[in-house]
Amino acid sequence: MKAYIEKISDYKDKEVEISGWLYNKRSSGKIHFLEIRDGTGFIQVVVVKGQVDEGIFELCDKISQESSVVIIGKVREEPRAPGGYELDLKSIQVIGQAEVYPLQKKEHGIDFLLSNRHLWLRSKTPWAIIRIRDEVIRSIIDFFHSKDFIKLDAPIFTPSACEGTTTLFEVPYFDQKVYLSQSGQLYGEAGCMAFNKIYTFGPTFRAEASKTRRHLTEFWQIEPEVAYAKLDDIMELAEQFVTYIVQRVLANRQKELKMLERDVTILEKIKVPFYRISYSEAIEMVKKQSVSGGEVPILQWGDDFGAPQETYIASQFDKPVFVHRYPTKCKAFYMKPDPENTEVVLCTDLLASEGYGEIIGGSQREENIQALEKKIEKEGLPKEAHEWYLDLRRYGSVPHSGFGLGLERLVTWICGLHHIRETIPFPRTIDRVSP
RNA sequence: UCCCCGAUAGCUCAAUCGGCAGAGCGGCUGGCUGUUAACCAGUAGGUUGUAGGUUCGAGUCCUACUCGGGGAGCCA
Repeated sequence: MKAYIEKISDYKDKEVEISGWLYNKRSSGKIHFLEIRDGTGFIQVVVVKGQVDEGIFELCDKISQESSVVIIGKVREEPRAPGGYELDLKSIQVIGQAEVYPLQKKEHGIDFLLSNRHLWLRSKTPWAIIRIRDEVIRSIIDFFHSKDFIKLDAPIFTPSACEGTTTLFEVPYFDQKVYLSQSGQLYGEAGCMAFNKIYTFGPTFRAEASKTRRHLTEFWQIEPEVAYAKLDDIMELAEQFVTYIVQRVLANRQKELKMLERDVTILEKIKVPFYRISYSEAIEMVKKQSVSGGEVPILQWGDDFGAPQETYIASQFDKPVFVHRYPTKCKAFYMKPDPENTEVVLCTDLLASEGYGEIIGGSQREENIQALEKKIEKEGLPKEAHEWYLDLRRYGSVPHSGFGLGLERLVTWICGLHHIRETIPFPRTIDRVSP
Protein backbone atom coordinates (compact mmCIF):
# COMPACT_ATOMS: atom_id res chain seq x y z
CA MET A 1 0.00 0.00 0.00
CA LYS A 2 1.42 3.39 -1.00
CA ALA A 3 1.82 5.81 1.89
CA TYR A 4 3.27 9.17 2.85
CA ILE A 5 5.57 9.52 5.84
CA GLU A 6 3.44 12.36 7.25
CA LYS A 7 0.61 9.86 7.82
CA ILE A 8 2.76 6.88 8.77
CA SER A 9 1.11 6.44 12.19
CA ASP A 10 -2.08 5.39 10.35
CA TYR A 11 -0.21 2.33 9.05
CA LYS A 12 1.10 0.80 12.29
CA ASP A 13 2.13 -2.85 11.80
CA LYS A 14 1.19 -2.66 8.11
CA GLU A 15 3.37 -3.00 5.04
CA VAL A 16 3.73 0.25 3.07
CA GLU A 17 5.48 1.55 -0.03
CA ILE A 18 7.31 4.88 0.32
CA SER A 19 8.70 6.79 -2.66
CA GLY A 20 11.40 9.19 -1.63
CA TRP A 21 15.08 9.93 -1.27
CA LEU A 22 17.90 8.73 0.98
CA TYR A 23 18.44 11.62 3.40
CA ASN A 24 21.19 10.03 5.47
CA LYS A 25 22.70 6.66 6.21
CA ARG A 26 24.29 5.22 9.32
CA SER A 27 25.81 1.78 9.25
CA SER A 28 27.13 -0.62 11.82
CA GLY A 29 28.48 -3.62 9.98
CA LYS A 30 25.53 -5.95 10.00
CA ILE A 31 22.83 -3.31 10.42
CA HIS A 32 22.05 -0.26 8.28
CA PHE A 33 19.92 2.71 9.32
CA LEU A 34 18.59 4.54 6.28
CA GLU A 35 16.91 7.87 6.91
CA ILE A 36 14.38 8.35 4.15
CA ARG A 37 12.52 11.53 3.27
CA ASP A 38 9.56 11.70 0.89
CA GLY A 39 8.87 15.44 1.07
CA THR A 40 6.10 14.96 3.65
CA GLY A 41 8.43 13.83 6.40
CA PHE A 42 11.44 11.82 7.50
CA ILE A 43 11.58 8.22 8.71
CA GLN A 44 14.25 5.75 9.72
CA VAL A 45 14.43 2.44 7.88
CA VAL A 46 16.23 -0.53 9.47
CA VAL A 47 18.04 -3.15 7.40
CA VAL A 48 19.43 -6.11 9.35
CA LYS A 49 21.80 -8.61 7.77
CA GLY A 50 20.22 -12.07 7.65
CA GLN A 51 16.70 -10.68 7.81
CA VAL A 52 16.78 -9.45 4.18
CA ASP A 53 18.29 -10.90 0.99
CA GLU A 54 22.08 -10.63 0.91
CA GLY A 55 21.73 -8.61 -2.33
CA ILE A 56 19.45 -6.07 -0.69
CA PHE A 57 21.82 -5.68 2.26
CA GLU A 58 24.80 -5.13 -0.07
CA LEU A 59 22.79 -2.64 -2.15
CA CYS A 60 21.87 -0.57 0.91
CA ASP A 61 25.56 -0.18 1.69
CA LYS A 62 26.15 1.35 -1.75
CA ILE A 63 23.27 3.82 -2.06
CA SER A 64 24.57 7.39 -2.01
CA GLN A 65 23.02 10.32 -0.16
CA GLU A 66 19.97 11.83 -1.95
CA SER A 67 19.55 8.87 -4.30
CA SER A 68 15.87 8.41 -5.11
CA VAL A 69 14.45 5.14 -3.82
CA VAL A 70 11.17 3.27 -3.59
CA ILE A 71 11.04 1.09 -0.50
CA ILE A 72 8.62 -1.44 0.91
CA GLY A 73 8.67 -2.16 4.61
CA LYS A 74 6.63 -2.80 7.71
CA VAL A 75 5.74 0.11 10.01
CA ARG A 76 6.72 -0.39 13.63
CA GLU A 77 6.40 1.87 16.66
CA GLU A 78 9.93 2.37 18.00
CA PRO A 79 10.98 4.76 20.77
CA ARG A 80 14.64 4.60 19.68
CA ALA A 81 13.80 5.99 16.23
CA PRO A 82 13.64 9.73 15.54
CA GLY A 83 9.93 10.39 15.00
CA GLY A 84 8.74 7.41 17.02
CA TYR A 85 8.16 5.11 14.06
CA GLU A 86 10.50 3.13 11.87
CA LEU A 87 10.29 0.78 8.94
CA ASP A 88 11.68 -2.75 8.71
CA LEU A 89 12.85 -3.02 5.12
CA LYS A 90 11.40 -5.70 2.83
CA SER A 91 12.61 -4.43 -0.53
CA ILE A 92 14.24 -1.41 -2.07
CA GLN A 93 14.51 -0.09 -5.60
CA VAL A 94 16.97 2.62 -6.57
CA ILE A 95 15.35 4.96 -9.09
CA GLY A 96 18.28 7.33 -9.50
CA GLN A 97 21.70 6.88 -7.89
CA ALA A 98 22.86 10.36 -6.84
CA GLU A 99 26.32 11.74 -7.56
CA VAL A 100 28.33 12.88 -4.55
CA TYR A 101 25.91 15.28 -2.83
CA PRO A 102 27.42 18.70 -2.08
CA LEU A 103 25.45 19.36 1.11
CA GLN A 104 26.73 17.57 4.19
CA LYS A 105 25.26 16.84 7.58
CA LYS A 106 27.83 19.27 8.98
CA GLU A 107 27.75 23.03 9.13
CA HIS A 108 27.94 25.13 5.98
CA GLY A 109 28.45 28.81 5.29
CA ILE A 110 25.49 30.92 4.21
CA ASP A 111 27.00 31.77 0.82
CA PHE A 112 27.40 28.09 -0.05
CA LEU A 113 23.90 27.26 1.19
CA LEU A 114 22.28 30.07 -0.79
CA SER A 115 24.20 29.12 -3.92
CA ASN A 116 22.77 25.63 -3.44
CA ARG A 117 19.29 26.76 -2.40
CA HIS A 118 17.70 24.35 -4.91
CA LEU A 119 19.24 21.48 -2.92
CA TRP A 120 19.21 23.13 0.51
CA LEU A 121 15.39 23.12 0.40
CA ARG A 122 15.59 19.34 0.98
CA SER A 123 17.25 19.80 4.38
CA LYS A 124 15.23 19.76 7.57
CA THR A 125 15.37 23.44 8.57
CA PRO A 126 14.26 24.88 5.20
CA TRP A 127 11.70 22.09 4.92
CA ALA A 128 10.15 23.06 8.27
CA ILE A 129 10.17 26.79 7.48
CA ILE A 130 8.57 26.47 4.05
CA ARG A 131 5.86 24.21 5.47
CA ILE A 132 5.10 26.83 8.12
CA ARG A 133 5.04 29.47 5.38
CA ASP A 134 2.49 27.34 3.57
CA GLU A 135 0.33 27.07 6.70
CA VAL A 136 0.49 30.86 7.05
CA ILE A 137 -0.63 31.29 3.42
CA ARG A 138 -3.54 28.90 3.90
CA SER A 139 -4.53 30.73 7.09
CA ILE A 140 -4.51 34.08 5.32
CA ILE A 141 -6.86 32.87 2.62
CA ASP A 142 -9.14 31.08 5.09
CA PHE A 143 -9.28 34.07 7.43
CA PHE A 144 -10.38 36.55 4.79
CA HIS A 145 -12.80 34.22 3.12
CA SER A 146 -14.42 33.41 6.48
CA LYS A 147 -15.05 37.15 6.77
CA ASP A 148 -16.41 37.40 3.21
CA PHE A 149 -13.51 39.37 1.77
CA ILE A 150 -13.00 39.12 -2.00
CA LYS A 151 -9.49 38.37 -3.23
CA LEU A 152 -8.59 41.09 -5.71
CA ASP A 153 -5.49 40.50 -7.80
CA ALA A 154 -3.59 43.73 -8.29
CA PRO A 155 -1.40 44.11 -11.39
CA ILE A 156 2.36 43.52 -11.26
CA PHE A 157 3.12 45.96 -14.10
CA THR A 158 2.21 49.43 -12.92
CA PRO A 159 2.45 52.76 -14.69
CA SER A 160 3.19 54.90 -11.65
CA ALA A 161 4.77 54.93 -8.27
CA CYS A 162 2.70 54.50 -5.16
CA GLU A 163 5.17 56.16 -2.82
CA GLY A 164 7.93 57.63 -5.02
CA THR A 165 10.13 56.20 -7.76
CA THR A 166 13.51 55.61 -6.13
CA THR A 167 12.64 52.10 -4.98
CA LEU A 168 10.96 50.94 -8.18
CA PHE A 169 12.25 48.38 -10.64
CA GLU A 170 11.86 49.82 -14.13
CA VAL A 171 11.10 47.40 -16.96
CA PRO A 172 10.69 47.99 -20.70
CA TYR A 173 7.10 47.53 -21.86
CA PHE A 174 6.85 47.70 -25.67
CA ASP A 175 7.44 51.39 -26.43
CA GLN A 176 7.15 52.65 -22.87
CA LYS A 177 8.51 52.06 -19.39
CA VAL A 178 6.55 50.53 -16.56
CA TYR A 179 7.45 49.49 -13.03
CA LEU A 180 7.11 46.32 -11.00
CA SER A 181 4.49 46.83 -8.33
CA GLN A 182 5.72 47.71 -4.87
CA SER A 183 2.21 47.65 -3.42
CA GLY A 184 -1.26 46.69 -4.53
CA GLN A 185 -2.85 49.25 -2.26
CA LEU A 186 -4.10 51.87 -4.72
CA TYR A 187 -5.79 49.10 -6.71
CA GLY A 188 -7.13 47.68 -3.46
CA GLU A 189 -8.79 51.03 -2.76
CA ALA A 190 -10.53 50.84 -6.14
CA GLY A 191 -11.51 47.27 -5.28
CA CYS A 192 -13.10 48.08 -1.93
CA MET A 193 -15.36 50.64 -3.60
CA ALA A 194 -16.58 47.85 -5.89
CA PHE A 195 -16.65 44.86 -3.49
CA ASN A 196 -16.65 46.51 -0.03
CA LYS A 197 -14.10 44.18 1.59
CA ILE A 198 -11.15 42.98 -0.46
CA TYR A 199 -7.62 41.76 0.02
CA THR A 200 -4.74 41.58 -2.39
CA PHE A 201 -2.10 38.89 -2.04
CA GLY A 202 0.83 38.75 -4.37
CA PRO A 203 4.50 39.42 -4.94
CA THR A 204 5.78 42.98 -4.67
CA PHE A 205 9.15 44.43 -5.59
CA ARG A 206 11.33 47.10 -4.02
CA ALA A 207 14.63 48.25 -5.47
CA GLU A 208 15.85 49.44 -2.07
CA ALA A 209 19.61 49.06 -1.71
CA SER A 210 19.01 47.50 1.69
CA LYS A 211 21.41 44.91 3.03
CA THR A 212 19.80 43.77 6.24
CA ARG A 213 18.23 40.68 7.73
CA ARG A 214 14.80 42.26 7.24
CA HIS A 215 14.84 42.96 3.50
CA LEU A 216 14.15 41.15 0.27
CA THR A 217 13.77 42.81 -3.14
CA GLU A 218 10.91 40.43 -3.99
CA PHE A 219 8.44 39.65 -1.22
CA TRP A 220 4.79 38.74 -0.78
CA GLN A 221 2.31 41.20 0.61
CA ILE A 222 -1.22 40.84 1.93
CA GLU A 223 -3.19 44.08 1.74
CA PRO A 224 -6.82 44.15 2.92
CA GLU A 225 -8.84 47.29 2.17
CA VAL A 226 -12.25 47.93 3.70
CA ALA A 227 -14.86 50.52 2.66
CA TYR A 228 -16.37 52.58 5.46
CA ALA A 229 -13.67 51.34 7.89
CA LYS A 230 -11.91 53.70 10.30
CA LEU A 231 -8.45 53.35 11.81
CA ASP A 232 -9.76 51.51 14.89
CA ASP A 233 -11.64 49.05 12.67
CA ILE A 234 -8.54 47.94 10.81
CA MET A 235 -6.47 47.69 13.99
CA GLU A 236 -9.09 45.24 15.23
CA LEU A 237 -9.00 43.41 11.92
CA ALA A 238 -5.20 43.26 12.02
CA GLU A 239 -5.01 41.80 15.53
CA GLN A 240 -7.66 39.18 14.76
CA PHE A 241 -5.80 38.34 11.59
CA VAL A 242 -2.38 37.88 13.20
CA THR A 243 -3.89 35.94 16.11
CA TYR A 244 -5.72 33.60 13.74
CA ILE A 245 -2.55 32.86 11.75
CA VAL A 246 -0.37 32.23 14.82
CA GLN A 247 -2.96 29.94 16.42
CA ARG A 248 -3.36 27.98 13.17
CA VAL A 249 0.40 27.43 12.93
CA LEU A 250 0.45 26.30 16.57
CA ALA A 251 -2.41 23.89 15.86
CA ASN A 252 -1.07 22.38 12.64
CA ARG A 253 2.71 22.83 12.57
CA GLN A 254 3.92 21.82 16.05
CA LYS A 255 6.44 19.34 14.64
CA GLU A 256 8.00 21.97 12.38
CA LEU A 257 8.21 24.57 15.19
CA LYS A 258 9.96 21.96 17.32
CA MET A 259 12.45 21.23 14.52
CA LEU A 260 13.24 24.96 14.50
CA GLU A 261 13.54 24.94 18.32
CA ARG A 262 11.01 27.76 18.47
CA ASP A 263 9.84 28.75 21.97
CA VAL A 264 6.10 28.16 21.47
CA THR A 265 5.13 29.55 24.88
CA ILE A 266 5.77 33.01 23.41
CA LEU A 267 3.49 32.27 20.46
CA GLU A 268 0.79 30.82 22.71
CA LYS A 269 0.40 34.26 24.30
CA ILE A 270 -0.46 35.87 20.94
CA LYS A 271 -4.15 36.61 21.40
CA VAL A 272 -6.41 39.64 20.99
CA PRO A 273 -6.30 42.37 22.08
CA PHE A 274 -2.81 43.62 21.22
CA TYR A 275 -1.37 46.71 22.88
CA ARG A 276 -2.01 50.17 21.41
CA ILE A 277 0.14 53.22 22.01
CA SER A 278 0.39 56.47 20.11
CA TYR A 279 3.58 57.66 18.45
CA SER A 280 3.79 60.43 21.08
CA GLU A 281 3.56 57.86 23.89
CA ALA A 282 6.26 55.80 22.20
CA ILE A 283 8.56 58.83 22.01
CA GLU A 284 7.96 59.38 25.75
CA MET A 285 8.81 55.72 26.47
CA VAL A 286 12.14 56.09 24.70
CA LYS A 287 12.89 59.33 26.58
CA LYS A 288 12.02 57.75 29.92
CA GLN A 289 14.38 54.77 29.45
CA SER A 290 17.16 57.16 28.48
CA VAL A 291 16.66 59.20 31.67
CA SER A 292 16.88 56.03 33.76
CA GLY A 293 20.19 55.09 32.15
CA GLY A 294 19.05 53.18 29.05
CA GLU A 295 21.24 53.08 25.95
CA VAL A 296 18.63 53.65 23.23
CA PRO A 297 19.22 57.11 21.70
CA ILE A 298 16.33 59.51 22.31
CA LEU A 299 14.41 61.16 19.49
CA GLN A 300 12.61 64.46 19.12
CA TRP A 301 8.93 64.51 18.31
CA GLY A 302 8.74 64.35 14.53
CA ASP A 303 11.63 61.93 13.98
CA ASP A 304 10.88 58.51 12.58
CA PHE A 305 11.96 55.54 14.70
CA GLY A 306 15.18 53.76 13.88
CA ALA A 307 15.88 50.09 14.48
CA PRO A 308 17.05 50.55 18.13
CA GLN A 309 13.93 52.49 19.14
CA GLU A 310 11.59 50.08 17.39
CA THR A 311 13.31 47.11 19.03
CA TYR A 312 13.16 48.78 22.44
CA ILE A 313 9.44 49.61 22.21
CA ALA A 314 8.51 46.10 21.03
CA SER A 315 10.65 44.50 23.75
CA GLN A 316 8.56 46.24 26.43
CA PHE A 317 5.51 44.14 25.49
CA ASP A 318 4.82 40.39 25.56
CA LYS A 319 2.48 40.66 22.56
CA PRO A 320 2.60 42.72 19.37
CA VAL A 321 1.99 46.43 19.83
CA PHE A 322 0.29 48.95 17.55
CA VAL A 323 2.00 52.32 17.33
CA HIS A 324 -0.51 54.75 15.83
CA ARG A 325 -0.74 58.40 14.76
CA TYR A 326 2.73 59.17 13.42
CA PRO A 327 3.70 62.70 12.40
CA THR A 328 2.21 63.62 9.04
CA LYS A 329 5.58 64.45 7.51
CA CYS A 330 6.94 60.90 8.11
CA LYS A 331 4.15 59.20 6.22
CA ALA A 332 2.71 58.65 2.74
CA PHE A 333 0.48 61.09 0.85
CA TYR A 334 -2.68 58.97 0.92
CA MET A 335 -2.95 58.83 4.73
CA LYS A 336 -5.69 60.90 6.37
CA PRO A 337 -4.66 63.49 8.98
CA ASP A 338 -6.29 63.08 12.40
CA PRO A 339 -9.18 65.60 12.57
CA GLU A 340 -8.31 66.12 16.26
CA ASN A 341 -4.67 66.92 15.50
CA THR A 342 -3.59 67.45 11.90
CA GLU A 343 0.07 67.17 12.85
CA VAL A 344 -0.45 63.40 12.89
CA VAL A 345 -2.06 60.95 10.47
CA LEU A 346 -4.48 58.11 11.17
CA CYS A 347 -1.93 55.38 10.60
CA THR A 348 -0.69 52.36 12.52
CA ASP A 349 2.36 50.11 12.54
CA LEU A 350 2.23 46.73 14.21
CA LEU A 351 5.52 45.82 15.88
CA ALA A 352 6.06 42.12 16.49
CA SER A 353 7.31 41.01 19.89
CA GLU A 354 10.89 39.87 20.64
CA GLY A 355 12.36 42.75 18.67
CA TYR A 356 11.27 41.48 15.25
CA GLY A 357 10.00 44.92 14.33
CA GLU A 358 7.35 46.13 11.94
CA ILE A 359 5.20 43.46 10.30
CA ILE A 360 2.18 45.59 9.42
CA GLY A 361 1.74 49.15 8.21
CA GLY A 362 -1.74 50.55 7.71
CA SER A 363 -3.87 53.67 7.72
CA GLN A 364 -7.18 55.34 7.18
CA ARG A 365 -7.01 56.84 3.68
CA GLU A 366 -7.65 60.44 2.72
CA GLU A 367 -11.13 60.43 1.16
CA ASN A 368 -11.35 64.17 0.45
CA ILE A 369 -10.32 65.02 -3.11
CA GLN A 370 -9.05 68.55 -2.44
CA ALA A 371 -6.86 67.39 0.45
CA LEU A 372 -5.50 64.52 -1.66
CA GLU A 373 -4.74 66.75 -4.67
CA LYS A 374 -2.85 69.13 -2.40
CA LYS A 375 -0.74 66.28 -1.02
CA ILE A 376 0.07 64.89 -4.46
CA GLU A 377 1.20 68.32 -5.59
CA LYS A 378 3.22 68.94 -2.43
CA GLU A 379 5.11 65.64 -2.78
CA GLY A 380 5.79 66.27 -6.46
CA LEU A 381 4.00 63.14 -7.64
CA PRO A 382 2.75 62.97 -11.25
CA LYS A 383 -0.87 64.12 -11.21
CA GLU A 384 -1.89 62.44 -14.50
CA ALA A 385 -0.80 59.03 -13.23
CA HIS A 386 -3.04 59.46 -10.18
CA GLU A 387 -6.15 60.64 -12.03
CA TRP A 388 -7.86 57.26 -11.83
CA TYR A 389 -7.06 57.18 -8.12
CA LEU A 390 -8.63 60.61 -7.67
CA ASP A 391 -11.75 59.32 -9.48
CA LEU A 392 -12.33 57.10 -6.43
CA ARG A 393 -12.90 60.35 -4.50
CA ARG A 394 -15.00 61.96 -7.26
CA TYR A 395 -17.60 59.23 -7.44
CA GLY A 396 -19.05 58.43 -4.05
CA SER A 397 -16.03 58.80 -1.80
CA VAL A 398 -16.24 57.16 1.63
CA PRO A 399 -13.90 56.72 4.58
CA HIS A 400 -11.88 53.57 4.06
CA SER A 401 -8.86 51.92 5.58
CA GLY A 402 -6.45 49.08 5.01
CA PHE A 403 -3.09 47.67 5.90
CA GLY A 404 -0.22 45.77 4.37
CA LEU A 405 1.43 42.74 5.93
CA GLY A 406 4.76 41.39 4.75
CA LEU A 407 4.44 37.61 4.56
CA GLU A 408 8.15 36.92 4.99
CA ARG A 409 8.52 39.20 8.00
CA LEU A 410 5.57 37.45 9.64
CA VAL A 411 7.08 34.03 8.95
CA THR A 412 10.50 35.17 10.23
CA TRP A 413 8.87 36.15 13.52
CA ILE A 414 6.66 33.05 13.86
CA CYS A 415 9.64 30.76 13.16
CA GLY A 416 11.96 32.82 15.37
CA LEU A 417 14.55 33.13 12.61
CA HIS A 418 17.58 35.35 12.40
CA HIS A 419 17.21 36.29 8.74
CA ILE A 420 14.27 36.85 6.39
CA ARG A 421 15.96 35.12 3.43
CA GLU A 422 15.17 31.67 4.84
CA THR A 423 11.40 32.25 4.71
CA ILE A 424 11.02 32.28 0.92
CA PRO A 425 11.95 29.34 -1.32
CA PHE A 426 14.25 31.33 -3.60
CA PRO A 427 15.21 34.62 -1.96
CA ARG A 428 15.98 37.72 -4.04
CA THR A 429 18.30 40.13 -2.30
CA ILE A 430 20.33 43.08 -3.49
CA ASP A 431 23.21 40.93 -4.68
CA ARG A 432 21.70 37.52 -5.23
CA VAL A 433 19.22 36.53 -7.91
CA SER A 434 20.19 32.90 -8.44
CA PRO A 435 19.33 30.11 -8.29
C1' U B 1 24.34 54.80 -0.91
C1' C B 2 27.61 54.72 3.62
C1' C B 3 30.52 52.01 7.56
C1' C B 4 32.89 47.34 9.20
C1' C B 5 34.63 42.25 8.20
C1' G B 6 36.03 38.16 5.17
C1' A B 7 37.99 35.05 0.76
C1' U B 8 43.33 28.77 2.07
C1' A B 9 41.26 21.13 -0.24
C1' G B 10 34.33 19.56 -2.54
C1' C B 11 32.56 21.74 2.69
C1' U B 12 33.86 24.06 7.75
C1' C B 13 38.17 26.10 9.36
C1' A B 14 43.80 26.25 11.24
C1' A B 15 48.74 27.92 9.79
C1' U B 16 52.73 31.82 16.13
C1' C B 17 57.25 37.32 14.33
C1' G B 18 57.15 37.11 6.87
C1' G B 19 60.44 30.97 6.89
C1' C B 20 58.36 22.98 4.73
C1' A B 21 50.31 24.21 3.17
C1' G B 22 47.41 21.38 7.96
C1' A B 23 42.88 19.19 10.56
C1' G B 24 37.81 17.61 10.80
C1' C B 25 33.84 16.42 7.60
C1' G B 26 32.69 14.58 2.65
C1' G B 27 35.01 10.81 -1.27
C1' C B 28 37.53 6.02 -1.74
C1' U B 29 39.33 1.13 0.96
C1' G B 30 38.60 -1.83 5.26
C1' G B 31 36.17 -2.75 10.33
C1' C B 32 31.82 -2.66 13.52
C1' U B 33 24.18 -5.95 15.05
C1' G B 34 20.54 0.05 17.63
C1' U B 35 22.81 4.14 14.87
C1' U B 36 20.73 9.47 15.98
C1' A B 37 25.30 15.37 12.10
C1' A B 38 27.17 7.38 14.36
C1' C B 39 32.07 5.63 15.38
C1' C B 40 37.35 3.40 14.42
C1' A B 41 41.76 2.64 10.96
C1' G B 42 43.97 3.73 6.26
C1' U B 43 44.08 6.71 1.67
C1' A B 44 43.71 10.33 -2.38
C1' G B 45 42.77 15.50 -2.62
C1' G B 46 46.02 22.66 -3.11
C1' U B 47 47.81 27.95 -9.14
C1' U B 48 45.93 30.15 -0.78
C1' G B 49 39.62 35.05 -5.01
C1' U B 50 42.11 38.22 -9.35
C1' A B 51 46.05 41.68 -10.93
C1' G B 52 50.24 44.21 -9.44
C1' G B 53 53.99 45.72 -5.61
C1' U B 54 57.65 45.23 -1.20
C1' U B 55 61.19 41.19 0.21
C1' C B 56 66.60 36.51 -0.05
C1' G B 57 61.68 34.52 0.92
C1' A B 58 54.43 36.32 0.93
C1' G B 59 48.58 32.36 2.70
C1' U B 60 50.67 36.22 6.02
C1' C B 61 52.73 43.11 4.53
C1' C B 62 51.01 47.21 0.73
C1' U B 63 47.66 48.95 -3.57
C1' A B 64 43.59 48.16 -6.82
C1' C B 65 39.69 45.12 -8.32
C1' U B 66 36.00 41.03 -7.92
C1' C B 67 32.80 38.23 -5.00
C1' G B 68 30.50 37.43 -0.34
C1' G B 69 28.97 38.47 4.83
C1' G B 70 27.41 41.89 8.93
C1' G B 71 25.31 46.64 10.13
C1' A B 72 23.11 51.76 9.10
C1' G B 73 19.60 54.58 6.54
C1' C B 74 14.86 53.32 4.11
C1' C B 75 10.97 50.08 4.43
C1' A B 76 6.83 45.19 4.76
